[in-house]
Amino acid sequence: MKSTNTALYLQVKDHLIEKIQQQVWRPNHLIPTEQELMKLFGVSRTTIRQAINMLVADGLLEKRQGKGTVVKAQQLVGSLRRLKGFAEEVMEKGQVPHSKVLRAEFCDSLYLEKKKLGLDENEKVLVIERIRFADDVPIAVERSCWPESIGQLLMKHNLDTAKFYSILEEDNILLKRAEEKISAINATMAEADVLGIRAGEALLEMTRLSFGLNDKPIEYTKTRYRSDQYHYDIELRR
Amino acid sequence: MKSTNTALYLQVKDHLIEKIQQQVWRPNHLIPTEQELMKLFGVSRTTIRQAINMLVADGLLEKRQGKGTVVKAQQLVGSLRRLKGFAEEVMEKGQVPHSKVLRAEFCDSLYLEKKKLGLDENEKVLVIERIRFADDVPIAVERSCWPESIGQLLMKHNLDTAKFYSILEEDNILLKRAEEKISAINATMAEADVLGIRAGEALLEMTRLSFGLNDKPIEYTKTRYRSDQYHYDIELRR
DNA sequence: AAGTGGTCTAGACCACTTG
DNA sequence: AAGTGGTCTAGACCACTTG
Repeated sequence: MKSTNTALYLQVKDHLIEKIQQQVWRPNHLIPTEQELMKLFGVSRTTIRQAINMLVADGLLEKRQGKGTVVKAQQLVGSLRRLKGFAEEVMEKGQVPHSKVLRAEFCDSLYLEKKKLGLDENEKVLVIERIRFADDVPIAVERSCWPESIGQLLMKHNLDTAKFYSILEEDNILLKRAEEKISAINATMAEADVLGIRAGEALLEMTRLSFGLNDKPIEYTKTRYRSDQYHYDIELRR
Repeated sequence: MKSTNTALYLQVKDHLIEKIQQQVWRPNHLIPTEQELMKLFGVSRTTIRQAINMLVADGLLEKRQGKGTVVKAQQLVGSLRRLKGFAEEVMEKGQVPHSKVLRAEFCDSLYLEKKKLGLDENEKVLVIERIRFADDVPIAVERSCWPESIGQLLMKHNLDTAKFYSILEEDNILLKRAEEKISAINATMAEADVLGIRAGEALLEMTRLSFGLNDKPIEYTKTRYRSDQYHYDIELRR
């Protein structure tokens, strides 16, 4: 082991992180056993376990008694529900997302939406209305509003397949947080029509206002989900 | 130490929790040293430390090198939605909560609920059905299920005015976390009746499974809220 | 039966806070 | 100098998974 004044288990931990991040040890695969790691690093089992346990707590590794320790596929943000888009959510479940655009235009009106986005009355917003599918099943209708500058970026892409948050990230517009309001509402005739349900069915309505790293609003989106196809999971702490 | 098949460090952990909850060891004060705890429980230092480290992770204790280990004062959960009951929520808005009990009995059936609570088939659950009011406006119908032991505690109180979580806290049963599922559903005729709305109106349905400090289930509750009177706010991070 | 991680012990030395 | 928690070792046996 290195001869520094850093604790051994921290050095081991850093080595393990490196292997995981460089995918030398692949997701869902076993990492070397504790015995092997002891020899590899020349430290005691306690030290190896201390390092591994920290990575388990961080969600990078998962231990399975009798089998071994595996690299965890995706690391979620602790107890918090992660801020992600519809397409990401669908793909994580192993389904294929796509969209059908009903409307996409820059708009002068929509005063409430402009106010939420912190825009002046004379500025424009991009409004995009889409039906969202998972494996060709209609799940939700969504109306998202964006400041004009961001809207220009989005309109360069195919809105049927675009993952908006990924596009923004590529342009270094990073989401920091979002405020959500969740409610329930009866489906209108039009909504029932596109979602393939009966008018009046209860929909789960999610209204999201997202903020960038500079704390400026980025997106104001209202999504209405079929309650037979979608629910919202969350973990609360004392 | 007890001669059970439970791991020693878990037994120690439960003992420590008890001392903290009963305030034998007071907030911001030192608990006994590792040496003293070793003698007290008759176990090795490793075992003591394992128990303490879990409580540090849970935020109950805080270690200070060279000084000792102190009981942490209760901390608030900043941006996170706090785990709280209906009555607490209503009072925070400056309104007066009360309830009307529709049903309260120990029950042999309810197999799904027993399973969620980690109970055997031959055990009983307390099921409580209530209409929940804020300033005399009916807001929600709620059905909560509790293990029999906890149920005995609750039944000593007036269920129309009781704040369940406060009762549990007084008896040193502290909530650690909860899993919630949020969905939407159409009101049945019976629900519409007691809530003063029309049948078929969209309700917000919240299903909560709460866990105590020992990670054992405490409560399985399904609540259906009027969507014109209640919504759910949450903050997400990327 | 062999191998994995889970639990537990006894002992050592170190880094930090306090009298 | 004495006491605290922090790090680390070597060794043992157990519970679980797999051939």
